[in-house]
Amino acid sequence: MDESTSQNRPSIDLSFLDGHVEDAARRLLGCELQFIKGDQTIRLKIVETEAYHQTDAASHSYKGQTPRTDVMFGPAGRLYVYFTYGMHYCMNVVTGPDGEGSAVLIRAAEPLSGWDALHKNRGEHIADKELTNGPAKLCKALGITKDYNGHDLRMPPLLLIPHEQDFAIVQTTRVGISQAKEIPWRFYIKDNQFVSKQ
DNA sequence: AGCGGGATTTTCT
DNA sequence: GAAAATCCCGCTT
Repeated sequence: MDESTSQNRPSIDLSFLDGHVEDAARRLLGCELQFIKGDQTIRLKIVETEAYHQTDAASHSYKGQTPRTDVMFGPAGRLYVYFTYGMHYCMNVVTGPDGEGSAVLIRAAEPLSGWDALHKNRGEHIADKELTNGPAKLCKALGITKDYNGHDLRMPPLLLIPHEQDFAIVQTTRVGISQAKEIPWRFYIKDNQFVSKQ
């Protein structure tokens, strides 16, 4: 069977997510998120990530598998969406082998197309640089809610496209946590204007 | 530019 | 009952 005719199975290779979560967090930088919304496609470049693992006290998966963290323990390449602070959604890419509780929080992205839809979801008065420079801002801009928890990122309407990396990466500590503050599992593209906190 | 507080609900102790 | 992988507004330098 020729590869060009095998259209009934996913064509995106996300096997780079199968290894350690720290590695996956690095390699997700520069990758593209595509959200196909009707006639308009939102395209974003991932510029800031954070790794979370079941051996890490800051991770939702640290206390074991629960209804909330179920997706984190599943196969890599799915979306883990959680609700926090009574009003915000945040999105993660699940990593590692099936059975391991690990995921990468997408903290910020750079819009490439679909500015109209992003402004409509976030508010017309929001400056371009503020549209997607934070995990909850990003979800609101895309319209991601709990409904997308468990979504396979190789399938429409939300796709994760691997990409070459031609930039410098900064590694530092994570934002907004009270446990395991010293673990340097936050990564971002150096000098990128859409990173939430330099 | 930087700080402090409030919003608001899920999840676990 | 408290904390939470956050954001926004208003106030002070």
